[in-house]
Parts: sequence; structure tokens; C-alpha cells
Amino acid sequence: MKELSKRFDFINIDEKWCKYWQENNTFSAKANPDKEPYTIVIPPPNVTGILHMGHALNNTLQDIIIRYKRMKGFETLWMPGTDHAGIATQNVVEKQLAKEGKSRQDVGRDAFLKRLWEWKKEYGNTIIHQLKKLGSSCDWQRTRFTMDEGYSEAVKTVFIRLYEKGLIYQGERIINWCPRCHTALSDEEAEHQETQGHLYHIKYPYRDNPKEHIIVATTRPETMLGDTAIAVNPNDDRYKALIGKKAILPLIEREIEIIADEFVDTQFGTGAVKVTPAHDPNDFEIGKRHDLEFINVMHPDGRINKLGGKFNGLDRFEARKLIVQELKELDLLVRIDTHSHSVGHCYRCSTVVEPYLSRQWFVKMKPLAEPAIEAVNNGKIKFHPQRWTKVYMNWMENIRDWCISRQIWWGHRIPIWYCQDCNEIIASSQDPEKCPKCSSSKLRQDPDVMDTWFSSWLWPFATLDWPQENEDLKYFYPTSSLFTAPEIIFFWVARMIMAGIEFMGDIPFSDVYLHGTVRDAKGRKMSKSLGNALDPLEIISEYGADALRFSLIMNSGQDLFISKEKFEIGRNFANKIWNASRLILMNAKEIDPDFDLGKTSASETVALPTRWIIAKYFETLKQVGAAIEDYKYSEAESHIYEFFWNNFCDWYLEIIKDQWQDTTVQNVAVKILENSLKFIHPFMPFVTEEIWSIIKEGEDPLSIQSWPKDIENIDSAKTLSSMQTLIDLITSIRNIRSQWKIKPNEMIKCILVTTSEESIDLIEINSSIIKALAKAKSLMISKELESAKNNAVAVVENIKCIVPLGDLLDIEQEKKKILAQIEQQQNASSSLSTRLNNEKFVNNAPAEVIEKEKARLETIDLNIKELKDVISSLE
RNA sequence: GGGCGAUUAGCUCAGUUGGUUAGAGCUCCUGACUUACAUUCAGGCGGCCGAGGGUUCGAGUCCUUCAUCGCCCACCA
Repeated sequence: MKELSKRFDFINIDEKWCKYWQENNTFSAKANPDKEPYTIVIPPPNVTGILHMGHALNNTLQDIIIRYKRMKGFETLWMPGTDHAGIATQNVVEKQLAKEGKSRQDVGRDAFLKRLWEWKKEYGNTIIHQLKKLGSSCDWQRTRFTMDEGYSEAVKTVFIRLYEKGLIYQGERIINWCPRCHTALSDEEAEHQETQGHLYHIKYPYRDNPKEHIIVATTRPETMLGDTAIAVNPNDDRYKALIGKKAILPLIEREIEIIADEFVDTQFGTGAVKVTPAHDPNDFEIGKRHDLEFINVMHPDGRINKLGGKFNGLDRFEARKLIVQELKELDLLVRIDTHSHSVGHCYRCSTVVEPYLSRQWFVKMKPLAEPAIEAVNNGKIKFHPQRWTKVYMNWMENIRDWCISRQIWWGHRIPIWYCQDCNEIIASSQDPEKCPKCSSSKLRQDPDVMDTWFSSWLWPFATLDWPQENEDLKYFYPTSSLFTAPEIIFFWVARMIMAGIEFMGDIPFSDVYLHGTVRDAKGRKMSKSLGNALDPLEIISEYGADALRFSLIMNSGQDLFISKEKFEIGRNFANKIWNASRLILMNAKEIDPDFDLGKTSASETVALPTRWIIAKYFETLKQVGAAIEDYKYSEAESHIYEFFWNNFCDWYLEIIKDQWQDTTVQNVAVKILENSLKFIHPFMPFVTEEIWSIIKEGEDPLSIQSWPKDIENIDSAKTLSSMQTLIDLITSIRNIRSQWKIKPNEMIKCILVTTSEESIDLIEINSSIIKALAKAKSLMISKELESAKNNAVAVVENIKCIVPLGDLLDIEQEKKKILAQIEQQQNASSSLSTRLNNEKFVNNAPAEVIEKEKARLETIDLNIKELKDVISSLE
């Protein structure tokens, strides 16, 4: 067997295996009738994306389960890909153009799109490369993009089907408009932030009595240019008499009516509201109810248009300033209150969103939502942790129609054409040549593209070439589980469920795992603008990909609070694995490839520590498997960490340190190492793959090895408890040694207080034994407790306490300590016996609890007796 | 305003259906250069389990009220 290098060189090892897995297509998946499929689709990162901690966490989780299932014998497909991310991507290229002093309109749609595709070709794979560095075991040959040709086919097909079903309609609405991106945003895309603004109180004079006025309050004075009414609550006594009266809109001098509407809150502001139906969603509703005029005073870029009179051409915020100033001069401004309210911001560029009247395409969601609610209600789809079910339900039950048109160029174009001659609307998945009604060839395609999510919601089946039918689609759909962040339950998860049921007739996945948000140590979201983002790639180069993965998962209960030091735990653990392997490889020379751990553990002739570590190993194997199946990854890691480090390295490898000549010991160490590598592999693929390749030179890579076999009913209770006794014994001896700073070469005397008749033995422990103890656990070299009899210490299985004597011991102080202990134990004893004499307890508590309590009482009483003996012996 | 979650050691978190003396890791402190590993080893300190009330033989765990924090949704003229 080869040896391991002294240093764990993760940089080269990461790179080596990353390359190997790709060149050999280790993770390619095919429909295979002999195996059960296990499929995951990646939440497609934005094509503009660069790897951040959220991706790292998300993909590590997926990789753990997919590697685990692969080793468990499933035909695993992890489908990778990227999302075309409409606005984000368009932004990137628009920025490029801006540097050249051009806008997208300057270059024109076709040329602009061409540049976008060029950009995509050049830079669009960045995130994919980064995901590979993480160790993600995707089937990379299948990498898909939401604007692939076939994928576009799926998007169009879906649009047409919904259109023909009557679920797609066009309508005028106040939508969230980003004046910078020039596009509509869905409600989910408008991020509301609490903002310190102002509430302006403005006088609107009455037409018939210009000296009197009604005062309205507004946060956006510039919208007054489009006011077409003033509304008051019909039950508001202050204003009842005014209903139906006319007022004059200042600055514009338009005559507007005072109307009554229940919507108005009498408590807020002045109780009178200016109504701007074209610029506010509520006013829009009021406008419809009262049949008001809709006056749009703004250009799509946020500048005031010619309906704004002399403010024509000014930016909305510029106009606000001027309007306020002018009102002041006219003595129409009563006062300005500071007012905190939440303002929508574009989720892409953070520009303040403008509620804007425009014509958009919508999908009716209710009919799609119903079966999707049912699928979760009847348990076909499960959320982990379960509490997210409520969040999903809450949204689905109050679902609103989905605005799917976007006024940008990068995306799937809406497959709708308008006939210039007869105004017919044509929906078609093929580009139509003439109007089916009037045969005119003057057709114009709708300029808008679809919301990016309108393609992502098809991801689980469109990536498998739907609407084409093929073997892969049949075999791998529905997928198994989905891993994503809770933020996109509405955007994506819910919509995928609806699409899956609607178009495939089956749910898209059965389990949804929602992981936490990665935050910095102070609990803030990691973001570039805050400058608190930790770059996963930096961590990879500094600590290794395995360290990144292991540490992230270790912290992944709920939200993760991450700082750089947290990655040390993973780095240290990888290093530990490396060094333990190195030690074993240096010493194990006679290896039997068919060595059977199960049989060895059952053999009484095998030394206790060996039987113990085997039992621990099987216990851990079970725990790790169960935890993964149960989506409890950090728990799985704790079991691994505890076993490998605290049991295997700290105890077993120490115990066998001078027994390497024993072939059983060699084989056990190697076998346990090999199998541990297997169950560590999903968490830390690189270091385990490397060590495996050295131990098992010439064999298949670890990634496609099978998961270790479990054995049923290993009876290890006795082994575990004997070993525990031994560990306790050694630990207490060690403690005493360190407590009184006894040096190994000193002769000391100890009293061993035992439960045997001799009760108190004065035993001399010579320096060689102390030295042995100091060498950590060497007592256990002896195969059995009995055979260690001559060693004087291990003779006594029931040692309760050990008290050293001699010059080093302050007897008075020791006595005090023991007396305190006695008191404590006596208290425990009396409260316990009260409890055991309580009828209700005896009648109600389960038998085993009572037994335990009785045993505990006995032990305590025994302890008291022994402590008293110690006291008397000291005197 | 509606919903969800959290509160356990200085910090970050575990803690099964209520059942021994509430556990880890990090930090801090004390020791050890023991040839796989100082990215190490052996120890120690540190807890009225957010507050009050209730159910129970028994509550970190169940119920209730309150407090503080976080997240999501809606509204905010």
C-alpha cells in the first residue's frame, strides 16, 4: 500500500478529483429499468450569478443526498442548469452598452439580443464551473438553460395551452413598475422597505368658494397631477355635507368631485384622500367603482408627461420638489409631517417602484392552485421542516393572478400576434404567416417577454425535454426531492407544483427541503452591498472544499450565522481524517480483503476495545443513514464527527498504538477506516476519494462504491458498558494524576476503595504503570479486564473513587471535599426516597422508571457508605 | 393588522412520545512538544432552560398570559 503524504494538500486534491469526475462522466445518468431512479433538479442559479454562500449550502445539501442515494444503489440524476434571469442579465449587457454611450433602443432589439447571447456564451458558465469546484455530482452533460431551444418549446406550449383553456388574459392594472428597468414587477419582485418619508397636507379649494378648502394628505405629491377626485368616508360627519361638491385641483386647475367611498379611513391623515386612479392601486379600485377618469401623468421612465402641464419632462422626484415648493408659495401647503411607510423597491436594481397603469398579461391562478393545495393536503408532497406547509397553504389559499408579461427584451417572447388589419389576436406556438381571419400578412408580435418564473416553473420536466415524450422523462419524472430557500416558496416551489400537476398530470417532487438563510455573525443577510459577504471560493482556496461543505452543514439547523472561523472545524476534521489514515497506512501491512467486521465483533477472543470500536462503528453507520433519510444533515455530521474523532482516533487508535503486530487489529483499523470513508464521502467527497484511491488502488472511485452493509442485531450492550467502565476508570486515574500534578516518575500510593471485602487496599503503583497511563489508555492493551489483574489498577471493576496519599495530599482539604460530597449525596438520597414512597408516583410512573430510580437510590446510598469509609480511613 | 418561528453555558446550537444528576462545539483557564495530526492531546470553569401562572407523582419538553428578538404576508392617502 502506498503511503499518504505528510501534509493534506487539499488544493491539488480538490482539483484532481474535480477534473477526474468530469472527464470520466462519473455522474452521468441513464434510464435503467433495473434500478430505482432518484432525481433532483438543481434550483437553476442565474446565468449572471457568481457562487455565494447560499448556493454553497444549497448545493452541498443536494450533493449529500444524491451521493448517498447513488451509493445506496439508486440510478441518480442530478440535473444541472442555469436560469436566463431576464432583468438581471439584460442589466449586465445594458451596462456594457452604457459604457459605450448607447442604450438598448439605440442598437435595436435584434442586435441587442445578439449581444446578450454572446455574453451568455462567454460568461454564462461561470457559476457552473464554480458549482463543480464544490464537488457537486451533477450529470454535467445534461446542463440545461431556460432559453435552450427545446426549453422554449415547452414555454410556448404551456402558454398556448393555458391561453386556449382561457386561463390567460390581458388586462389593465396598476402594476409595480420599475422606471429604470422599464418593466413590470410582480408583487413578489417589489421589495418593500420601511422608509422615512413625508406626509404632505395640501389644501384643495372648493370651486364654489375658493377661499375655503378641503385638506388632503399624500406621500407622493407629484401624483396630484393625475387626481380625478377626492374621497371621504360616507360616515365621516366632518365631510358628509361636502359629498358631491366640486373642488379645484391646484396647479392643474382641474375641477374634481368629492366622492364617498368606504375605503377611506377616517382616522388616517385628514380623512380626505386625493384619488389618482392611474397611479395607485387603491385609487384604481375607487376609480373603477366611481367611473372616474384615469389620467396617466408619467412616462414609463418616471418622468412627468405632457398631461402634467408645466411639469412636463421632469423626473418624478424632481417634480415632487418643485410641486411642494410651488404649493408653499401659493399658501396651499398646510404642513409636512415625517411619515414612515414601506416603499416598494425593484428587487433587481433597488429603484423605487412606481405604481403604474398598464396593460399586461395575466394567468388566472385559482384553478391551478386547487389541485396543488390538494397535493400537499393529502401528503403527496411534504415540506421539511413541516412548518413551511402552513406558509405554502396561506399563500395558495389567497392566491392572486400572476402578471407574466415583462417589458424587456431578454426572455421568452409572448407568442401572441396582432393582425394590423382586423385586430384579431393570434396565439400560436409557430410564427404565423397570415391572419386566420382576414388572411392579412400584416402581423405584429407582442413586444413583451414573459416573467422569468414562467419558464422556471417548468424546470422539473422541461429539462427532460417535455413536451417531447421520451424514456428519460418517463423514468426520471416525477423527481424525488427539491432543496431550496424558503424565500422562493411562492416564486418557484408553489408554481412548479401547479405546473407539474397541470401539464404532466403528476406532482413534480415528493419532498421539499427548505434550508436556512446564510447570515453573517451578526445575523444580517450576506450581501455584497453590506460588504459582509464571505466568498465561498475564497474559503475553498483557504480551507478546502470539504471544509466549506462540512462546516456549512454543521451549522445548518435553521438560519446559519457564519464567520470565517467557523470553517476551521471542517478544515481540522479533514486534516484529522487524513492523518488517521496516514497512521493506519503506515502500520497496516497484512490486509485481508475479505475481512469481516461483523464476525470479529462477535468473537469473544477478540480484545474488548476492538469489539467496542466495531460496535460503535455499526451504531454510527445506522445513525448516519437514518439522519440523512430524515433530512437531518447536521445531526448526521455530528455522529460522524463524534465517532471518527472521539471514538476511533482518540481512543481506539491510541489503545492499539503498540499492537500493530496483531493482524486482527490491522484489519479492523483498515476496514473501519474504509467504511468510514464511505459514510463520510457524501459530506466530504474530496478527501475521502483521495484516501480511498490510495488504499484501494485500481478500484472504482469511492463515489460509485456502494454504501457499507449494516448488520442486524449486533449485541453490543455488554461490550459497550464494559468499555465504558474501563474508560471511566482510566479517566479518573488521569484526572487525579493531573489534579495533584503527579509526575510519571514519582512513586505514589493510592487507596483504592472497592466494594470487595478487602474494602480498602493499599496499593503501590509504580512508575511504569503511571507512565503507561500517561501514554493514554495503555491499560487497555490487555485483552480483558481479568488478564490485567497483575496490573493492580484494572483489577477492580467496581472502583468508585481513588484517593492518593502521601506528601502531595492535603488531608484536611480532602476531608472537606468528601464531606461536601456526602452532604450532596444525602440530599439526593432523601429526596429520592420521598419520591419513591409517594403513592402516586409508584402508581403512575412506568415500571422501568421506578426501577431506574430505585437503582439510583441504591447507588447513592452505596456512595455515601463508601465516602464515609474513605473519611474514616483518612483518620 | 394577519401568520410563523425563536428565547437553554460568555458565543453558536442539540435536547425524541413529559421520566435518572440538562448535552456538544467554540471562547476562557490549567496541564502536555506522548514520532499520524499543535489544524494536536489530557483536563477544568461555566446553566433558576426569557418571566409569571397552570396541568402532572414528575415540566427545558404540554397549556396559558406576558416580554424581547427574528422572518413572511397584507396595508400604509
